This record gives sequence, structure tokens and C-alpha cells, in this order.
Amino acid sequence: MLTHATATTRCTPSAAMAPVLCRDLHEDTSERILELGTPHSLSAQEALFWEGDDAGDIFEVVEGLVRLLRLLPDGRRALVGFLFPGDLAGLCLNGRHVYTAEAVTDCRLRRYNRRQFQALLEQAPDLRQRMFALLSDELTAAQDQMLLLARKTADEKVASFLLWIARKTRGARASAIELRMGRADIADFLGLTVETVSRTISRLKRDGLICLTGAHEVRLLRRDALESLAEDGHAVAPHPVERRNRARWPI
Amino acid sequence: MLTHATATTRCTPSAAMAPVLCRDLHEDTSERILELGTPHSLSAQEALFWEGDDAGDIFEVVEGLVRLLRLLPDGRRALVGFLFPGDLAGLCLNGRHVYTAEAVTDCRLRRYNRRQFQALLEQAPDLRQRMFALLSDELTAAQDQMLLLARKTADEKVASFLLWIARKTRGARASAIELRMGRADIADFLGLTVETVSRTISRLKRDGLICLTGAHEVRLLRRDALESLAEDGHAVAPHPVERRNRARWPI
DNA sequence: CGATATCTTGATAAGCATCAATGTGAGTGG
DNA sequence: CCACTCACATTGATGCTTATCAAGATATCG
Repeated sequence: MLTHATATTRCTPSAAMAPVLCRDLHEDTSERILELGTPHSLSAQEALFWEGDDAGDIFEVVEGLVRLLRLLPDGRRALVGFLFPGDLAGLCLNGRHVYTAEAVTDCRLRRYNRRQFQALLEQAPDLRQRMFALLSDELTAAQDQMLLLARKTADEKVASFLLWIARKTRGARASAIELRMGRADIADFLGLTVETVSRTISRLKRDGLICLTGAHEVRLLRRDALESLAEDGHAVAPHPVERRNRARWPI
Repeated sequence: MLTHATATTRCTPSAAMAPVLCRDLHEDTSERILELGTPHSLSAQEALFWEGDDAGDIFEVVEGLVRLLRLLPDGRRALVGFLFPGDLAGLCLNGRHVYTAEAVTDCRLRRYNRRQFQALLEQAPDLRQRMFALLSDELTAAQDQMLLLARKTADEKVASFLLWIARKTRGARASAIELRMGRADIADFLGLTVETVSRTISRLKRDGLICLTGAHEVRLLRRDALESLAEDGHAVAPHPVERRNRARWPI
């Protein structure tokens, strides 16, 4: 992944250790990013920042897993995202963090000063494009999640989640995944309760779609069945024809 | 940050007729946006583009209401957003539209050529900042919606929706709103069925929180009660203290 | 003013939440 | 090294919220 070395890639040899953020950027841009970033670490369950805080620095996850969450006043919780290595936290531009970021596992991060980062953004068109693309991808992911939360059943939610984790952490074709988050995080991410997540996983196991080796290691035995449950068109062909038919006014 | 009408605002008097997109931008930037845009109109229920289409032009809603929706293969539908005047559609940067855009009512739009728009984006730092802020706001809205879909009850969803519409279309303190979309759109936006939306509105009416003058005109009689139902902290004080207490590891 | 879509209301059922125990694994200290 | 403990995961029994199916009321448009 880190090593899609194409002709256009101009990272230095030492870039193997560089933040993923630099990947495929011009050499001078990535050098300046390197200068800007400082290491930061976070132990499991620790918070990086809280919803409502003044937006401070920007963080890149280097290793570990971070959860982004929002709360209702009475304590109900929703995870609005997970950050894997290479993802950024704290990009908000309106002055205040809109979600809380907490470490799920012990994490290594890189910290960037917001002002410096934004200055660099003004000067580096390639970084700018990268950031636009990143925000755009996040928005797409958010919409996927809205569709899931609004319209999928518990089975479909869990199947989608397992496939999503596989895609994010291993390749698209991986069949063994590690769930670094607990059932409560999965539940709050999918809009379910812990019990329903557990029951659903058990059912998928009973039906032979997956098997568990420990509560946090899942083997995807029947991808086809999981994908037809998830049925969000991510793994399947990108819905081709009969598009004109989808118009709503019925005739 | 960039939206407070300060001394730096340099819109021409004629800017009153200019697309909202130009608001508060430098004179030359807004002039160039004006040159770029061409009028476009759409009648109710017509589609602007479909999910999966190659991304073509970018549209700004001038008047009317547009819905953004995603579908599951079996036809289940989720609205991932509404576009009000001033909002943009089709900003995706990955080459393909990720949602379908349809006119709810008759609409007037402005159409921008994507290539030209992106070129202008490279040249106009103020427009660039505006676009970053816009994407950032959309992401925040998406997260609000995820919290709503994942964790709110039907009552809370509908109350949140009514207040949101009031905020978007009138001022924050307005007490009469017009619902230009049908119950089906509201249902698909809130992850409910038409029947549940209807019943919930009826209940709010019976309880004296709102009253209806026609199915599409709502009067908010008891904002306080609606807000405490919605309880997302949008209308209330921006959750101040006791933030350190929200840390999870229980000691 | 009639035809048709949309909205409302009612009866019933399903899916998921809730409450309550039991099982399991990781970390701790004897 | 093993028992102990605590958090976490699983399973079970039950009930509530919301979906579904089915009429009926109202609005909208030609």
C-alpha cells in the first residue's frame, strides 16, 4: 500500500518512514510536511480532543486505531468514524472540533501545527488537491454510513462492517480480519446495541459465513454471501445499466 | 472566519443578484464566477444527475429544493441531503457522482463547467477557502445526521427535522415553516416510514407542540419542547463545562 | 368537479432494545 | 503457576418501538 511506486512518485528513499500523508506528493512538499510534523503518542482509551474544544493541531494516525464520536446530552453515543493509519483527525475549519477523538488502541501519531499546515496548504497545490480529495472521500463515506444507518437491517449492517474493515485494514480480497475495537464501539458505529451485534455475529457464525478465533479475530468464510447481505455495490459491479429507469415519476 | 461581513467584504452593489456562491468573495473572484455560470432550470421531480454517472458540471441551487439520494439494489432509499438556495451539487472529486440529485420543486440553478471551476479554484484563494469551509460544513452536517439516524427516536428525529428546516429556510427564531418536500422524502431522510412520520407529526400536533395549516405548513408553537426533544445542542448553549469528566476510563 | 396521488389513521407483527444471567479471556497478585 | 477478578462477550426472556398491511380522508390537478 505504502509502496505504489509509480513513475510520478517522487518520494526520497527515506520516504519509507515518511507519514502516509506525503505519499505521492512532490519531494519538496513532503519534505516540508516532514519538517512540520512532530511525533505524538496516545495510550488506549485516551482522548485526543473533545467535541466543542477549540480546534488546535491536526493529527495523522501513524499506527493504532482512533474513534470519532458524538454524544447526545443524555449520553447516547454514536461513532461517526474510525481513523486507521494514514487518516487525519481535527481537520475542522470552523474553529471548533465537532467530534471527540479517542484512542481505541495505543497509538502513534504525527502532530501538525494548524497554522503552519494551512500556510503550507496555500503554497502546495498538490497537497491542496490531496486534501480536497480526502474531504471528498470522507463525505462519500459519511453518505454510505447514512444509507447503512437509515435503511439496512442488523444483519446487513454487520456484514457491511466486516467487509469494510477487511477493505480498510487488509486488501479487498483478505479473508481474515482483526477487530481492534470492542463490541460497544461496533454497536455505536452501526446504530445497534452490543447485544444485537453479538447475536448477529453469532448468527453469521452459525450460518457458516464467518468463523471466530477469539472474539476479535474473524475469518470471512463466504465472502459472496456477506457481500450479498451488505449489497451496497462496493464489492460488486458499479451498478451499470437501467439508470434511466430509476427516475421516480412513474411512467 | 471567512463569513463575517467585515470591512474586507468587497461585493459590488449588483452582487445582490449574484449567485450566493459569490457572497463575501473579492470582486474579481465573484466577477469571474459570474462569467463562468450559466442559468439552468429543472422542473419538479426531474433528475439533475444519477449516482454512478461520470461527474459533469457543478450546479448551484438558486431557487427551489433539490434532494440527494442513494439507493440500495433492492430499491430502499435514503436521502443523504437537501439542497437549498446557495448550496452546491456535484462537487465530487473522484470522477463519479456518488448520489442522485433530483428536483423536489421546480428549480432555478446555475451551472458551472467543472474544468473551468477547478481552474478558477487554483487561482482564487478566497474561493478555495470558501470551498474548504463548505466541504467541512457538509461533513459536520453529515455527522449530525449520523447521530440522528443511529441514536434518536422517531419523535426526536421529527423534532430535529422541523427545527433544522426552520433554521435553514427562515431564521433560527422563525416559528412558521413550509415543508416543500413530501412525507416520503422526510421519511427517507430520517430513516423512518411515511406512516411513522405522519403519526409522529400528528402526535406533536395533538400535544400542542406544533399546528398544521395544510399538510406542508407547520407552525412551531412550543420551540422549547421541540428543542428539548431534538436535544442535539444546536439551539441550546454549546455544551460548556464538565468536559474532562466525559473521559471514558472510569476511575 | 372528478380522478389520482398524498396524507392520515388503524390493526397487527416483526425486529431490535432492554433487562438479566451466564460464559470467557486477559491481567493481577498470592 | 494458578486462582482470582474484572471487564467484556454471549445467550436468554420479554416488551416496546416502529414497520407492515389495509382502509379511509384530504389535497391536488386537469
